[in-house]
Amino acid sequence: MFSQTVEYALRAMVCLAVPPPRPWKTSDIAEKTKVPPAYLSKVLQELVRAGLVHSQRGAGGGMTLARAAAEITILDVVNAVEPIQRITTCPLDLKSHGVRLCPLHRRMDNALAHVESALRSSTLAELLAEPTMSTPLCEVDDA
Amino acid sequence: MFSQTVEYALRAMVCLAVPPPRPWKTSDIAEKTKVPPAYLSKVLQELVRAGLVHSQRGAGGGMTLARAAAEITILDVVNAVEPIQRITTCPLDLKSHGVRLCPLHRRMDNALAHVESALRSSTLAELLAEPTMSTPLCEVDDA
DNA sequence: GCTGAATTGGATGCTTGTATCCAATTCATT
DNA sequence: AATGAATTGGATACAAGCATCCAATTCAGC
Repeated sequence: MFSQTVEYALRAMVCLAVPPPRPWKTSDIAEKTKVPPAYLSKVLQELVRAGLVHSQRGAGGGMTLARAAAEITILDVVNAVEPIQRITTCPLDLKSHGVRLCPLHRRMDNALAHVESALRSSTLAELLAEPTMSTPLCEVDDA
Repeated sequence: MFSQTVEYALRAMVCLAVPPPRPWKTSDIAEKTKVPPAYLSKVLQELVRAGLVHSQRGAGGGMTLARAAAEITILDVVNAVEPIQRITTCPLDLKSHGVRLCPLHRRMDNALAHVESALRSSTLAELLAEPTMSTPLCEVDDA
């Protein structure tokens, strides 16, 4: 349902959301999130192009969030790498029912709408702030 | 979000749900649903293997629903060709939090749970019975 | 300005999803 | 039993997702 790339992107964003003294190096994020380093660099490039992440080249450079963690929702991240395609028009090119969806596609789109709203309701900041036994980021107990 | 194959499978199932005098031929379903005939035959094979469709070879043969349309949910069809993978355990292999999901994956799985329940709440029969201006099956006005 | 650190982009390879075609098989009908 | 109708399965092809590697670029700090 959600692609591997989406999973990687989310892990990376959560990782970036915990404020580091310096920008995160791609290799450090890869280690923390257990994402293949070479591939992660491609995913991060997508997030940069989407305007969610800021990158700084050169020594002392790395990756930082482009916006505050409280201003970035899970949906933002998902849409950056694999946009959720709502069904706005009949997938068959039937002119007979113009903008109205048939019962089948109305239900499919309804399911997509639920996903959107569920993913939009949480920001990165909330994920970290949430009180839980499990570690905030999906990581081991020690820093 | 939903693959092309899922879309094709759903169209085919809705088509099969409208009771024909004789079994549906694959080529007829393909025409009705505007699905590439050669590929549709592969999708139908999956639905047969999943136990949702019954196939009969030879003259006068074709495809029929294996169960009543009222006993087949949209979720059944989706799961037959592209099973919805719930997140039951942390995608990272972190032993530190065993069965408990971190806040991120709890939310992702929650979204998946919503999709499941939305797709489970409608049967093929309901799709056809629903009063609507659009034609029941996503098709043109005339039979 | 040099050097090392870090991202960027291109090239490549493997696997899966999408799609097509055809020979083989099965079965109703004659 | 012979014929034609229909599914089945195998082989093939192309695009996209996933993943890796390396040269090129950019920049901080000396």
